[in-house]
Amino acid sequence: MDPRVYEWLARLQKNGYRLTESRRAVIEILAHSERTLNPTEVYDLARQRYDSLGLVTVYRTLAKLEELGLIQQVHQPDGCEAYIAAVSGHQHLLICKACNKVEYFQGDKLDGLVERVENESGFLVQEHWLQLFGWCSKCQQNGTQVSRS
Amino acid sequence: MDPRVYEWLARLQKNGYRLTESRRAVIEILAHSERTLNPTEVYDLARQRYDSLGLVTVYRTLAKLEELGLIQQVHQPDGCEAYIAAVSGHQHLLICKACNKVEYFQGDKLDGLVERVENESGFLVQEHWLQLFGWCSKCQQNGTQVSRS
DNA sequence: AATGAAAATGAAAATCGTTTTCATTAAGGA
DNA sequence: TCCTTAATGAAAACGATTTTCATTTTCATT
Repeated sequence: MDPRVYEWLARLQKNGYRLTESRRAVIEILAHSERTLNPTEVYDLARQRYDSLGLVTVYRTLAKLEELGLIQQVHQPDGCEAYIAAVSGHQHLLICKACNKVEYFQGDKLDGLVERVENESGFLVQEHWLQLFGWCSKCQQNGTQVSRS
Repeated sequence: MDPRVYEWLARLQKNGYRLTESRRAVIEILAHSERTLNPTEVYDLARQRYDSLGLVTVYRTLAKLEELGLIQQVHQPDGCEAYIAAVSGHQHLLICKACNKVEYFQGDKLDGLVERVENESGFLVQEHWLQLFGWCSKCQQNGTQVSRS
């Protein structure tokens, strides 16, 4: 089993939450997924493993996993309800517009820019978002231009 | 009257849409606003000028203005349903977390970064989002920490 | 100015995603 | 194994957005 699944289950337990079949099913989907998944997609996929899972429980589990910092919400031009496994450290997202595959990257040097904008605007900047959108190598080959269901 | 209001009305007309009191009211609010407004906020403000305006018409007008590129949706950590007047050229957003005031800025040099990420990932990058979040000078003074209603 | 066709409107109803309620089930410490 | 309490799923409620539809308004044509 993906060690990440163990890790997440342990984190749940450590925080006083119980381990249940529903949560296991949701975690196995999210911990493995390379692409963003919205609540309905998680529900459909997780139900293949545990068919009495309810959509309500998916919502509740997503909230807990996000609270624990194990997953994060992903904002995209066509919707902001999808999630992906989080990584540690400040990283940025690269997202495929066809299949919603996500890769993280780091290495922006925005300090100078932020300082300049702060001076020019009088704002105090607290955080920033940097996201790249495009097509992953597989979707470039396929010529796919699929959009989220 | 704000010349921008004229401009937007002209753009509507040029595209075969009719000029109506409802649209005028919505446009006057959005063309003037320095901060992001969600549909309900637009509705409340525009009704002060034209009180028989319906919320449905606000939604329909927002869709048209966005289609014409006159306004753009703004994605924020706490919601993605707000709009702000668009500007021409590729600009980035600086947003106040307290009052939702928006300023545009430009001048990121991401070309090198994008190229590096493309090489490392095999992605073909098409667009990017760069947004800064913080507090505008007024809200810093007030010590306000208001959130969207 | 008057006319008429078509677009636009607002109210009500429908829809969709998400949250709450609640009776039942299941986890896990005793 | 028992018992407390968290967690669950089904149904109902909810809020935001969209659709439907009869009526009103715009505006090109007279």
